[in-house]
Amino acid sequence: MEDGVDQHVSRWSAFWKDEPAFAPEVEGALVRMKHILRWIERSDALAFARNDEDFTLQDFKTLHVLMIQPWPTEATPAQLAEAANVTRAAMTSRLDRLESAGLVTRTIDAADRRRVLIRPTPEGRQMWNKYIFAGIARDQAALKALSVEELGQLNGLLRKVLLSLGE
Amino acid sequence: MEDGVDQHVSRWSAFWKDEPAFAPEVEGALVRMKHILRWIERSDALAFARNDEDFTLQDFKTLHVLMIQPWPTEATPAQLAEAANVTRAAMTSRLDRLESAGLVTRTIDAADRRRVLIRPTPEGRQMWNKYIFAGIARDQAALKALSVEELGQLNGLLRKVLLSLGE
DNA sequence: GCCTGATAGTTAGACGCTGAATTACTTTCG
DNA sequence: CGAAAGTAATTCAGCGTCTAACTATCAGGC
Repeated sequence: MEDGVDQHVSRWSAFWKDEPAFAPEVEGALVRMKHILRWIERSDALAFARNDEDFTLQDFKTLHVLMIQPWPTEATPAQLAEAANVTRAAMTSRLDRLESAGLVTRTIDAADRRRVLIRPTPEGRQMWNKYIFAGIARDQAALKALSVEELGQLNGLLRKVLLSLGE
Repeated sequence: MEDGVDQHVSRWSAFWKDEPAFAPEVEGALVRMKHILRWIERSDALAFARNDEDFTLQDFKTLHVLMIQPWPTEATPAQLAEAANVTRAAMTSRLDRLESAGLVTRTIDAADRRRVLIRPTPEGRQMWNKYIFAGIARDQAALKALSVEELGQLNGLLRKVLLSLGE
């Protein structure tokens, strides 16, 4: 059984049939990953598009990277920026939103007064809980085609790749 | 051998040890895909950061989605927007850049005068050729840890997922 | 043959992100 | 100890993208 990426890749490798540098399997795998993540992104956006409160997908993502920090649940803006893959400048304004919504607090670190510690408020934890399960359900829906064994294989392969990138 | 995602996931599933809805293998796979694609994105950005001409990574991506269209190499702005995962409005301004740089042409479709056909100029094809090989090399570097056989397995699993999403 | 509704592309204004500069604090080392 | 270098967060200007109109064109029904 073929998917849309197969057609794309076979067309592309026909175009470059004399070009040994081209590896169809590499391009195929990467394009497929992009499509899967894009599908989830759209699914997430749809879920947050019609919620009555003023709580966006972006707000959730920011809160989420805070909530999944190692215990105790606190982090500096720089750590959150790295985890969310945005600059510190962007994280500053994201945190402004969450702070004024009463979902997180900013506290100056007594040990190093340059640093700011971000912590979720009870309201923040509650808000995260309200949305996280549906998000997990969407993630599982995306990969529902794979058995537990296949998920294990997939993680094995991806783990190998990540280790080689020396994160 | 463990990667950083293993720690993240095991911490997370300890937190939710009583929550059967949580599937660590699903979250692990998705987070790993995100990390791999993020690594490539950064690698690409770095490669385009220090090129003397006024040709950005974004310009390249736009040109790229045009070049990989089925023959003949032409497309409407809407098709390119879909392929590049941006809105049509964003594609309009991207194409403005490429057109004024002489890399693509806009032609009104005679059969349907609402439509505009985008085609690469010889200069556009040449520009694409100048950067595409290094891009492919970066993609291969990202997945260099996998053998040909493993790449086949990986594509098999991802294909299964994509087909279930009914692209 | 027109009116209605759909579709393609563009335009306008708001918003978020980036990169560079700024402020405040800490560490290093002569 | 005190100057210089380094680090953390924030602010600001510039710019790309998004949503929501708007214009032009096509297709269908009476």
